[in-house]
Amino acid sequence: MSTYHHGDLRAALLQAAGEILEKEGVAALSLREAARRAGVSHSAPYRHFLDRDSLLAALAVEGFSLLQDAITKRPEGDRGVAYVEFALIHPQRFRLMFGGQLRLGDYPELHAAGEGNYRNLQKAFESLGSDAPLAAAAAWSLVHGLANLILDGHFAQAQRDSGGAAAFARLVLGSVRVARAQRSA
Amino acid sequence: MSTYHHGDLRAALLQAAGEILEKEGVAALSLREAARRAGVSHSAPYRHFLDRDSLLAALAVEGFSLLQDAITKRPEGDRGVAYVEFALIHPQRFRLMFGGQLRLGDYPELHAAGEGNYRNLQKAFESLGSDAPLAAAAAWSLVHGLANLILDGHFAQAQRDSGGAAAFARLVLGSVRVARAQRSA
DNA sequence: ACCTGAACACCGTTCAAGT
DNA sequence: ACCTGAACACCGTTCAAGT
Repeated sequence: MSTYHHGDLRAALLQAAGEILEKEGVAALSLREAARRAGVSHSAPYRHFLDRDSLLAALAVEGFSLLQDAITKRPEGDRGVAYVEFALIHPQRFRLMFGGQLRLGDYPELHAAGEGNYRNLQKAFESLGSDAPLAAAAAWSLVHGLANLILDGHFAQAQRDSGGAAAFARLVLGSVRVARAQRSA
Repeated sequence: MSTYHHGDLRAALLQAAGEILEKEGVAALSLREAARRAGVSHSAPYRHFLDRDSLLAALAVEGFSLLQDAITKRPEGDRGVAYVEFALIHPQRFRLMFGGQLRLGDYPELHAAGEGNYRNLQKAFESLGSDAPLAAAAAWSLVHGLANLILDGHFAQAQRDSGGAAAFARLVLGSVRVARAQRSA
């Protein structure tokens, strides 16, 4: 139990930061607090991250990987709800990934993670009727907007009427699928 | 040009804060900077706002009013793109309104503004084929997600191919409208 | 009633210095 | 190579005091 971090301080900081993020939100996530939890001085993190935003970017990259797993392990018909459920389970992480605090272009790894995510979603939503890239963009937009508006609380009443956020999401996405089925019938 | 703010300090602070928000983003928007621009001491704002988040909430309320105007002054068929265009013109304001930093329930005026906005959008998107509240929720989700993903830069390449963000939005929303038209035909 | 100024407890970031 | 501690320039927020 030496207080020495032989090269794993970066990982320790990421884990501490991840816990702060998920439990208390980005606002409460300071480099100094992460350092404190990792048992290290407040300036030590600068050996491993350029600045606070770089730490946040690393957490967002993790998030894209988590999202990808959550989506692809589901059968095709459930992937729309899976996207929304990911946002409901990891609201703070989801907001960090898509909240605009981090510009993709500023962080090469984040940029790559974002593009990988897009490619993955295009495949995942193929069954949603994507005869064209535009349809994939529309499908992503639909689930993404739904997730965000639910997190914001804009559908609070409708959610109660539907028996929960996930159930409401299923209804909304189901209504679109029905419309599409009617069209192709 | 007396330095005395006869009751309009609240308005002066809101205006200064609005400028900081739109030009430099939420992160740069401190109470102290707003006070500085209003020519007042750093503790004066506390006479008019409970805390920093209350100032942000007031700016978000303004935003919902701006959004409502931007939408309703357009013909029905353009309201989807109008929503996206609002986000493109006021990205920082839009993120403040929907970025989850402010919980609707914590600010009665913000809560009311959010509900008013929902009602307004339900009317605005009626022509989009809303046979049910679910369809209105889906329409809002679609334009909202599209706006957010464009702001995040996730569609950067597709936008370039389409000749700009607004043009891309038109294409995506148009593709959905086509699908709907085919169904009812 | 409204504003000021000092004060406190936090930050992010830098940098010389230690091992 | 990696970490510490002092230092600096910011914050949000509170509170006694001024007008």
